[in-house]
Amino acid sequence: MLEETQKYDVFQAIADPTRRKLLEIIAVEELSISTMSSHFTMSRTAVTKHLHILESAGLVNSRKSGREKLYRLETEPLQKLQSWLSIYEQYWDNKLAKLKKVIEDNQDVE
Amino acid sequence: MLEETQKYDVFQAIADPTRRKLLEIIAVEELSISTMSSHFTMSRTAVTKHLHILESAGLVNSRKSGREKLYRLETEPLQKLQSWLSIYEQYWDNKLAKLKKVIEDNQDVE
DNA sequence: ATTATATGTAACCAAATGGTTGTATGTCAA
DNA sequence: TTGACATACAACCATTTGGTTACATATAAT
Repeated sequence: MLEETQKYDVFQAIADPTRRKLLEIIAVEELSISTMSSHFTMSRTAVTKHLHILESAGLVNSRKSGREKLYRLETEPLQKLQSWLSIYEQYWDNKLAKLKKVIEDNQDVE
Repeated sequence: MLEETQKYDVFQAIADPTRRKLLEIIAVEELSISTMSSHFTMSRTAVTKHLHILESAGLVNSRKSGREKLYRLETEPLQKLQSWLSIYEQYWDNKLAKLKKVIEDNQDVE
């Protein structure tokens, strides 16, 4: 089987405000393209393109239901983003951040 | 005084891999443009443009030192990114994330 | 069967992005 | 003061991005 070429990464995907809003509204519940489009002034086609980019970055999944295509949030890339960010936590002097780090370093402890 | 128009936000700024690498090398120590350029194959001018974008997003600060311009990391926008991300933590079932959330909700407790 | 709804996709476009080269200016060292 | 180094900036360019309209197809409802 050929690997799906992941054209977009999470960093590019969240760079656009429309796509961030899409993630926001999709996080709450599975939504169809039309329903999502109603939240924007731009065309449905434009929203579809944004969804394809989010999908390429692994941030959303979709399934067909009748004539609708329902999208839902996929959090794995966001978790990766979080771990990228966590490297920089040491650069702001924040007791909370350090405490988190301690927790992370011991996350095998149930 | 006129407000500096912040043309770029942190999301756009970190979307580019070159700019992420710049943040990475600058995080460790204050560096000049030439020194940073030596880490890339692209021209110094290109690196300068990336630095301007990072600066516009508030991710770096600079100061002149003789003929050099030294840049250093500014973490505030990354902290904002973290708080944006934290909203999504509830969507991955992760005991650690929930623990962190508890800590955050009680961060006034010294 | 016909119509309305939901989506897919191609073709097109303007503006933004990420790079280049060339030239000018400021500073340090010999 | 002359040359080398560090940066600034303008002009230019190809590609990508984010949008559009138009048309085709699939499913649901009457």
